[in-house]
Amino acid sequence: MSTHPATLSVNEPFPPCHQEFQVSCHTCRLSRICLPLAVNSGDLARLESIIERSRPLQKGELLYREKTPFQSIYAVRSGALKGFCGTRDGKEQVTGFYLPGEVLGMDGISNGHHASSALALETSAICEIPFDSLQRLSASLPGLQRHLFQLMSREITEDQLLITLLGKNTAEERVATLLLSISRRNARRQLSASQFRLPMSRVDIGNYLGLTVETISRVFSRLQKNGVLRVDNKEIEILDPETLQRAANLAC
Amino acid sequence: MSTHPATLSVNEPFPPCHQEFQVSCHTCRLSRICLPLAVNSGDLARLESIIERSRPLQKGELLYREKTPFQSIYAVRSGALKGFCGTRDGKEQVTGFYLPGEVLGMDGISNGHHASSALALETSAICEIPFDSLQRLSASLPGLQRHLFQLMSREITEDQLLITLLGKNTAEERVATLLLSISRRNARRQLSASQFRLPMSRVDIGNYLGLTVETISRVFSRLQKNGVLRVDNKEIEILDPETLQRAANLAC
DNA sequence: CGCCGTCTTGATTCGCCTCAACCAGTGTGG
DNA sequence: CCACACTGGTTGAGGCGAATCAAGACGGCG
Repeated sequence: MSTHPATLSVNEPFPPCHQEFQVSCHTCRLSRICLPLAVNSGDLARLESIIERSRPLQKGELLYREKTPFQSIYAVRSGALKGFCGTRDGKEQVTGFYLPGEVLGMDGISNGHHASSALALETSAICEIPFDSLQRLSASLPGLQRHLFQLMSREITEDQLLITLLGKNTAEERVATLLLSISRRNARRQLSASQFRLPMSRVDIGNYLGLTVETISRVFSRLQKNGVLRVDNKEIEILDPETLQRAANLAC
Repeated sequence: MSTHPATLSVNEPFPPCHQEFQVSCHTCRLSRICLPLAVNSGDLARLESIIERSRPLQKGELLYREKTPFQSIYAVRSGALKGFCGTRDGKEQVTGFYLPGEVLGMDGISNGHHASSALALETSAICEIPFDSLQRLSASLPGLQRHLFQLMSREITEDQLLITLLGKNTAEERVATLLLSISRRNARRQLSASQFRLPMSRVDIGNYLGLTVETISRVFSRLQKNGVLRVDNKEIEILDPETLQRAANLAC
């Protein structure tokens, strides 16, 4: 089934509502990097009252689908997802990867339906935040409103970074940049910045970076041969961060 | 100096404050596609009271510069701007073009300083909207808050479109898509969708699309030879919209 | 006029894609 | 239990599209 250590045991096809799902924002390890950042403890209860936590998504399940009505934005509690949109000619473009503590779904706000789809790359626990309620709440909580603006603005700047990456950088620079991005996001969650497991396939990486699988594979091999990385399938160890940093040559 | 017909005569190096600058949102042709969209007439006065209109920007002047403190977002009243950010190796990446009725500067919200620079491609009139005031105001005007969210969300979806374009499409597809985008945005402003003047140089187009000047030039020539376009320097006429549409093959 | 920036066009080069083969791990059914 | 298919990853050979390099055309302007 899933190759990763399942901390949440969901073996039934249609699991009953386990109480494990009912985690609170107060106790959530990710509360500092997720939504509640700018909200004080009193207000947190109000925010929490509108958040819904359903059963975890299994690997391969869709969180939402492109062109369907937009209702909520989502915060990743555990696992990993990819965002992608279909192109006219049947292919797809991966627009982002979402790790624990990150928020997705905000591209659906503008016109009432999702502009992209989101799919679980591994078993993932998700907080659903109905946007109507969030909007109403944020009108009375200036800190929350500000945080939402910041969250969306960050998404914009990150997209611009990716645009630069795709427009200007070589295959090696793109791969290096992605690895460093994941490394940094892991560090933010108190995980190892030098050793981690990629949640996504080579295909997804290539798709995200505008490259083919073969190119991704070749770059990994080259970086390994040069002693920059140790690659064992999805298991990555960054041996020489400085060289990787230089290889990334990142912009913005 | 400027190669384009200057409709606003500002010949002095430091022009005094002309009353032409004091246009109101009520009389602005662009009010439907700019900010006030979701605001009723009574509230419009409150919004307008925080908007500042300074002297027009001359071609080549910066509206704001990357890494400087973020204060305001801006709406284009006339003219055109490009947004861009510098890459580590001294080059730059154009991240967008901004035409009348469009809003820019929102990438600075997330961390208090601009993530990109903005430069006038021709003489441009700009409305400056201090973000602090806007934020306070939007807390009491739900329609305005909603509109701001939508505006930022649209920026995200448009960035994702560009990402797809850069990741998956050929030179010809990219150029065609840009032309159609400008055409559509002109139509929104009641201008001709088939005949217009590009405000930006070939260099800027190439930079934006992740291509070189030479490639842009070649694509224009090819499209002209095939009878899809008539190109006369920056003057463009779309002769065969259907073929251009097919050439664009756009995604998302 | 001659200079300069922008644009165009041609010849060559190079990075990545395409196509193809192969391998390892995993699941499946006889 | 093994044969088999299948998925995901790696590696190699060759081709193509866009970059690079180089030269020239055009237009504005001192």
